Amino acid sequence: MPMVLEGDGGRDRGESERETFIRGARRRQLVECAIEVIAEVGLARASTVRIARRAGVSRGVLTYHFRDRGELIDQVIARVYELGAETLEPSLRVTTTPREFLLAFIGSSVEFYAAYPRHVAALHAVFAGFEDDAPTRGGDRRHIRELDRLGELLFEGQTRGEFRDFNVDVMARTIRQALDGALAHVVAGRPAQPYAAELQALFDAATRSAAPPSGEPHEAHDDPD
Amino acid sequence: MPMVLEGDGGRDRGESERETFIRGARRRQLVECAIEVIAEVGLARASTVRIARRAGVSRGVLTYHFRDRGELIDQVIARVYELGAETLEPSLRVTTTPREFLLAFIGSSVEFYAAYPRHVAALHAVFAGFEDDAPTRGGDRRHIRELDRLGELLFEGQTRGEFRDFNVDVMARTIRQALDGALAHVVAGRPAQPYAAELQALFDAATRSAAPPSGEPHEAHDDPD
Amino acid sequence: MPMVLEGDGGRDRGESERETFIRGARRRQLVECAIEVIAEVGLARASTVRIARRAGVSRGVLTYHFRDRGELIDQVIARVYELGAETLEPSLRVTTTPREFLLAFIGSSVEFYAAYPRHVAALHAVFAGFEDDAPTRGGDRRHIRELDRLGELLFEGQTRGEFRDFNVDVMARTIRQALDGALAHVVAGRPAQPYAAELQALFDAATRSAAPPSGEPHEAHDDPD
Amino acid sequence: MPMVLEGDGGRDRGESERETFIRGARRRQLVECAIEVIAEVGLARASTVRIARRAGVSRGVLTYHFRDRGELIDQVIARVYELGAETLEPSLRVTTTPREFLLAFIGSSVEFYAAYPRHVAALHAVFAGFEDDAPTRGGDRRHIRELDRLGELLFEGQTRGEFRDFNVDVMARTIRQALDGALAHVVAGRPAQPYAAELQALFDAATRSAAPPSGEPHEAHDDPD
DNA sequence: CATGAATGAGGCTTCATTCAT
DNA sequence: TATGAATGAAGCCTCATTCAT
Repeated sequence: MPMVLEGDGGRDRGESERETFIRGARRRQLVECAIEVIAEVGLARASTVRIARRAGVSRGVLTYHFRDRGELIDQVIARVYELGAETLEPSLRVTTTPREFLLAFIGSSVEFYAAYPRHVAALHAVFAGFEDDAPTRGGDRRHIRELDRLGELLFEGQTRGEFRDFNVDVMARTIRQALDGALAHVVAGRPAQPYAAELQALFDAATRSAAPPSGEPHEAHDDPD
Repeated sequence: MPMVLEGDGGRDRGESERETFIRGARRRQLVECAIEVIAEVGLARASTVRIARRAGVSRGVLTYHFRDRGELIDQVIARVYELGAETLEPSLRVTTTPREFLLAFIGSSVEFYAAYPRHVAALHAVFAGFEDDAPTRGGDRRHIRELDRLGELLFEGQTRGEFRDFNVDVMARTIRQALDGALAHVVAGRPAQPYAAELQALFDAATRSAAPPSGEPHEAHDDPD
Repeated sequence: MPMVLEGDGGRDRGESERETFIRGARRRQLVECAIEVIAEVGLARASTVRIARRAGVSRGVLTYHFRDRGELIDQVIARVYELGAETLEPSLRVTTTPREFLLAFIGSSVEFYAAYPRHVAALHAVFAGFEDDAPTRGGDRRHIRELDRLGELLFEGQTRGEFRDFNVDVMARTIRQALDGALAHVVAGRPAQPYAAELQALFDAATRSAAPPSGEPHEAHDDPD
Repeated sequence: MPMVLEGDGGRDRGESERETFIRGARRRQLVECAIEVIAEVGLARASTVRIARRAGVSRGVLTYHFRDRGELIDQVIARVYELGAETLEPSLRVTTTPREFLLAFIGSSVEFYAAYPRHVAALHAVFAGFEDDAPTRGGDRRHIRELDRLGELLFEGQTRGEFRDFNVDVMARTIRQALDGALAHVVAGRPAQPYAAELQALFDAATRSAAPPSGEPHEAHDDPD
C-alpha cells in the first residue's frame, strides 16, 4: 500500500465545489487527526470518539463534516496518496531509464516513509483493516492501478533489455511487499537510508539482465496467473 | 507471518486439564471453524457468535472449551504453525546448502499456502489484526525466532561464499514480505507453482554472489573442509 | 444474622430419610466448601463453578447433590446454625437470670465468631446477599424467630425488675446489630475477647434498672412499631 | 454506612468536563433512578438495563452520562452522603457537649432515614454489596472518616467526664450498627421517632458516667477551664 | 457550523442449568 | 454416582449514527 505513483489530490473535488475555506481547513485538520490516531492504535480502534477527542472537538463534528466514518477514512487515504505523489514525483520525473526509475522509486518511497512515517503507517493500517470492512473501498482500486503502473515500467525495462525475463506481476508485487517491509522498519524508528540502499541493491540484482548462465537454475517462467 | 520454520505442535497441551479425546476433537473442530471464519471476514469481524454459528453450536460452547476468545485465537495460531511445520520440514531437512535451503523454503512455503490457503490467510489476518489487540501475543515470539533462523541461514550462505554481501536482516524481511505477497496471490485462487518459481528465481538472483563458474550456476559446493 | 439461639440441625431430615452415608458425607463436604468460598468472595461471586473447583469436583456434582444452587445455600445456613447452636447452648443452659443470659449470649456469640469466623462470615454474606435473591428464603424465618426469642428473654428480665423499661424489640435488634459489628471485628482478625467484654459492659449498662434519675433525659417509650 | 457526618457535596465536580446544566440535571435524574432500583432489588440486581428502564431511557444513556456502572454507583454514594450532610449538619451544629452531640446524631440520623428511606437503603445495599465488588471504592474512605469522627467525639466525652470509660472503637462501631438496625426498621415502614428515642435512651445509658448528680442527669457542663 | 444527547446494535463474558453417558 | 458437554439468558461495554438545538 505505501507505494504511491500518482495522486489526484483530493478526490470529491467538484462534488461540492463551493467548499467554504473554513470547511476545507476543518476537514483537513480532522483528517490529520484521524491519521495520527489510526497510526497509533490501528484502524479498528480508531473510533470516531477517539479521533474527535484528539481533535479537541465533539463527536458530532465528524459526522457533520464527513457523512460517514467511511468517508473520513477515504479522505485519509486520499491525503496520504496526495502527499506521496508530491514527494515521489520530483525524483521520478528526472529518471531516464526503467532501471533508474526502479531505483529512484524504491529510494524515494523509503524517503517518503521516513518523512511521514505516521501518515504511511496509517495508510498501511487502513489497508490491513479493510478485510474487515466493506470489501470494495475507494483506495483499493487506486492500489490496483499502481501495481499496473509499476508493471508497465518493468515491462518496458524488459523490452529495452535492461531487465531479465522475470514475470512482471510477481516482481511488481514483490517490490510492493518489500516496501511494506521497509515501512515497518522505518516506523520502528530505525534508519531509513541504509534500508533503502539495500533494497535498491536487492532489486537491482533481482532484475538486471546479466547474461544468465546456461543450466537453468530454476524452471518455469510461465505466466503465474 | 506465513513463514513457518518450526512448530511446537500444540502449546499448552496438558496444562492442568488433561485433554480428553473427545474434548480435544471438539477443540480442534472449533479451531478449524475459527480459521475459516477469520480467513473469510478478518480477525476483527470474526466474532465468537459468527464462529459458533459456523460450527453449528451455541456461543457458550466456545467459552466452555476456550476460556477466552484470546485462547481460541492462540490455538488458531498454534494450529497453523503446526501444519506449516509438518509441511515444510520434510523439504527443508533434505537440503544441504544455504542456497538449496532458501529455494526449498520459498518453494515449500508457497506449496503450503496452496495446500492450506484458508489456514494461512487466517494466520495472516490474525497477525495483521494484532496491532489492535494486546501487543504481546503467543505467536509473536515464534515469529521473531523465524526471522532470526532465516537470518542465520543467509549469514551462513554468505560465510560459505554462496551469497553476496547483502544486509541479512533486510533480505530476511524482504523474503518474508515476498511470501506474504505470494499468499495474497494464492488466496486469490491463482496458480501457486509458477509464482513460487518466479520468487525462487528472484531471490536466487538477488542473493547469489558475483558470477559463479559458468555451466554450474552455483551448485552445492559442500564445504569440503 | 450471626445470632444463633436454636438449631434444628439439618432441616430436610425426613425428606429423603434413606440418605446413603456417602451421600451425606459428600453433601457436608460440599457445604463446607461453599462456606469457605462464600466467606472469601461473597455470595454473589460464589458461583457453582468456583465452589466445585474448591471441592475438586466437577460442576455437575453440585446440581447432582443439590437440586439447586438455592438448596446448597440453604444447607450452608442450616450448617452454620447447627454449629452455632452447639457452641452456644452449653453456655446458655447454665444461666439462671435474664441478665446472666444476656451476658452469656453476647460472650458466647463472640466466642462462636472467633471459633468459626469463616462460617459466620459466610452466613453473614448470605443474608446480606438475600435482598438480591428470592425475597423469602429458609433462613429468614429462623432469623425472625431468634429476634422473638431474645425479645422474650429481655421481657422476662423487665418483668423480674432486672432490666429497665426499654422497648424490647429495639433492644433486641440493637443487640443483634452489635453482634454483627463484633463479627466484622473478629473476621478482620482482631482479638475477640476484649470486644465481647466491651459489648457485655455496654449492654449491661444499657439494660440494667438502676434507679433512673428524675428529669427524663429522653421522651417517648411508646411502642415504636 | 447510614451514618453521615460530613459530605463534600458532589465529588469529581468539574473534572475536565464542565457540567452543563442540562447534563447535570440528567445525571441527577439517573442517579435518583439508580437509587430507587438499588433500594428495591439490591445492588447486584440493579443492572444497567433495569435502571435505564426505570428512567425510561435506553441503556446507552447510562454509559453516555457515566463512563461506567461503577461511576454511577459512586454518584449514588455521593448523592446520599450529600443529602445526609444537609440533613444532619443543622442539628449537629447547635450541640455544645459530646452527649448532646451523640443524642442529636442518633436522632437526626434516624430522621434522615425517615426522610429518605430509599436513599439510605440504597446506600446500605451498595456497601453491603461491596464485598463482592472492587474492594476499594470511593465512599469507603469517607466511611472510615466518619467512624473516626464519632470516635473522637466519644473520646472527648470521656475526657470531659461525661462518658464512662468504654472502648471508643467498640462503642462507635456499635452505634453505627444500631443505626443500621434503625434503618431496617424505618425502611420496613414503621415509625421512626419512637425508635430514635429508644436508641437515644439506650446509648445514653450505655455511655453515661457513674451516677450523675440527681435532678440534672448530666447536663452540659462546659469545661469552665 | 457545532454540539450535546440519545439510541440500538453487536461483542465478550459469566453463570446456572440440563442432558447424555 | 459422577462427569463432561452444551445451552441460553443476562450483564456490561464500545461504538457509529441520528436528532434537535
